[in-house]
Amino acid sequence: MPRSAAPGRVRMSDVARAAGVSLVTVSRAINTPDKVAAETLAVVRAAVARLGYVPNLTAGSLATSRSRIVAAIVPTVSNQVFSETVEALTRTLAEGGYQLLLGQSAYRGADEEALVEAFLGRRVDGLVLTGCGQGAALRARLRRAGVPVVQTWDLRGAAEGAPAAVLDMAVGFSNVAAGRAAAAHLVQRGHRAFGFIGADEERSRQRLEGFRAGAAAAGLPDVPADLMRPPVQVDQAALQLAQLMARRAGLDAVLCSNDLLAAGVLFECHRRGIAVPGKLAVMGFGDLPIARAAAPQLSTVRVRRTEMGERAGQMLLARLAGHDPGARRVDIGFEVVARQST
Amino acid sequence: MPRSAAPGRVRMSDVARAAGVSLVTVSRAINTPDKVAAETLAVVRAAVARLGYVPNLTAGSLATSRSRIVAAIVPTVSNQVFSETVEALTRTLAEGGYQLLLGQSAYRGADEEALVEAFLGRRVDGLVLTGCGQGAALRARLRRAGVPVVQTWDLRGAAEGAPAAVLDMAVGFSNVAAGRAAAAHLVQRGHRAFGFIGADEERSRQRLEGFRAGAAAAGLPDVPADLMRPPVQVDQAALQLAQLMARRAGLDAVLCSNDLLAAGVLFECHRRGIAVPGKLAVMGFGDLPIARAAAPQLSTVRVRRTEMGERAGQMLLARLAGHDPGARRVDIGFEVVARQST
DNA sequence: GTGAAAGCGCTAACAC
DNA sequence: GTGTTAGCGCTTTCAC
Repeated sequence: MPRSAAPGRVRMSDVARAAGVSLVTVSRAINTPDKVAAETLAVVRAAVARLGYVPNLTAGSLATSRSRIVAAIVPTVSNQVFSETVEALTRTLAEGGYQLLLGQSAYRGADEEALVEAFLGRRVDGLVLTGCGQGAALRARLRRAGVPVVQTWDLRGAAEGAPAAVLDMAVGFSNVAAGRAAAAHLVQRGHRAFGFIGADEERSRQRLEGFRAGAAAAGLPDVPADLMRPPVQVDQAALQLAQLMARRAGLDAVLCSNDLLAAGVLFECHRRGIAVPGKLAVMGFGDLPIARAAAPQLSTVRVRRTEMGERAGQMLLARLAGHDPGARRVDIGFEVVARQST
Repeated sequence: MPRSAAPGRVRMSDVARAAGVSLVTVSRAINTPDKVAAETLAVVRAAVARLGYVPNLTAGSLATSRSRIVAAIVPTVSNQVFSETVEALTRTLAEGGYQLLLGQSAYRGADEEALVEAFLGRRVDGLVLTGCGQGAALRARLRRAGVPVVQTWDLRGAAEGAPAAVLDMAVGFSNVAAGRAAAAHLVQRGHRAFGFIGADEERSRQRLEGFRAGAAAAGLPDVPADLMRPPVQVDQAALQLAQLMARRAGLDAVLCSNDLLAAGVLFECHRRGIAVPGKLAVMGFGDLPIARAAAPQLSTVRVRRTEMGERAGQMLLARLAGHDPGARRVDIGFEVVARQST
């Protein structure tokens, strides 16, 4: 004999008894009210209100095998870059009646796999992944689970040349192309001696790769960079700048892999009396609000973080509703924003 | 006859059959391995691995009426101030085997109530609330549900004078006292004409209240402030500063209700050639990494956001494990950090 | 140490 | 429109 129910918890059968109808009728009154007579509906609703009944969604999930929960895994939500995407995703899903289970990988593949496993155990209806999906085992696992998956913030692996690599759906942009565009912008503004400040993390590395390619294309081969171990904090910017200047005499432009870091570099320049952009150009990445608030205003690469979260949510909602989500691979692009700091 | 199980989904009974044991034994092998013979355990584990079995936690939750899910509601996760608390909370809960369901109230009480209702329907094992819990209906609802609740970021309602107001547990600090301390710091540094920049939101208002009280105590009665409608972005700082300076001739100190805003003010001062702190003192709130990266380094009020998330998580975990969570009301305090900007 | 039986609270089929 | 029946996949007594 199982343990007794939680004290005071009212069940659907209690409502049924109170309303003088059967349990199914209550279920229908709640889920498909138009299939219930208006009068019955009123009686049931009154009983629900009177007893303070709250449907047990866990039981519903078990019966329907749909949890109405989507899980998202990001490296860390304390990085504004991801938190805005999560914000938009959570909001979009909530509007569609879904809730978000949050997981943080701390940039570690193993943590991510463990989280995926735990989320699959919860029978989440969908998954949003940022910063992984590269491990073959994980990919196979996800495919086997048959759960809709959206990858964000990265289109690598979803490149035209490698269609097999797109797990299921993806919304993002090419970090490599963005890095290259940043280099082109700096070249066009007349800078010649580049440096890069960023974290030692996949997307940052890709930006550096593109940045170097862009520099090389302009005949500027060496671009020093000391990637920092994530998570990176703004206050590491000063040190990084110093190292870069030591390594590269005549450094005249720095690309930071996010705007906050760039703001830190800007402050450091004020402190050391380095004219920006006169003596050193500083370019950010992301176009966070701080970019236009900075002095001088930061040139940067705009990434539509919020749109990324919304699109990811919409693709998932469409798929879960049985609709066609449209394209499975959405390149939301990026945009070089030329302001004062370059 | 109900629908067939999801294709390919392997159930516990499948594992049992494959291992040649009963279903209960598999359950025990997974949940209480020490109650199973070593040999049996090995056989079961092999079967689990071979079939790629993942326990269905939804079914487990229904049977045990414990979901191992905790829900958190914050105004928005895209505010770094909250995202760090959420980061720590998620991490702490994950270490204890719990997962976090995230909700965003967008600073709206109605949204918050709706979320609470939805989360209670999911039979979450605990709730972490930030920025509400003030509505009587909501409080009654939560009390009736009998779910452990931790309020964060605010100890109001948990004040010594009003013990009834502390819903269940709380970890935070007094925003009023913090505002007063900021005023005291500015007074002590010799500033006399204060202004305040912040959002029109409960905690910000409390800081302003304390700030004004502190100013008044020093004989500085008027402290202009134009609270902005949340969510507030850094790039609104410049405009706010201009308005403040227009309203208050001789303004010589500004308290911003977060560091990012203060960084925006700092940049604006650079832009307009206002010497900081010579001409204008700028004080932040929070002690985000940007505070020490800024030039001049920002004086601020340090709030241990990460610790707040960890403590909230620990209190919940302790309670859920049936242990004594210790104090139900934890004041983690704050600390005025005097740096260069004041 | 292992198994059989009885639910957890709900929804999906199928009658009536 | 409404009710009856049979599960969803697991955990928990209680025997053996």
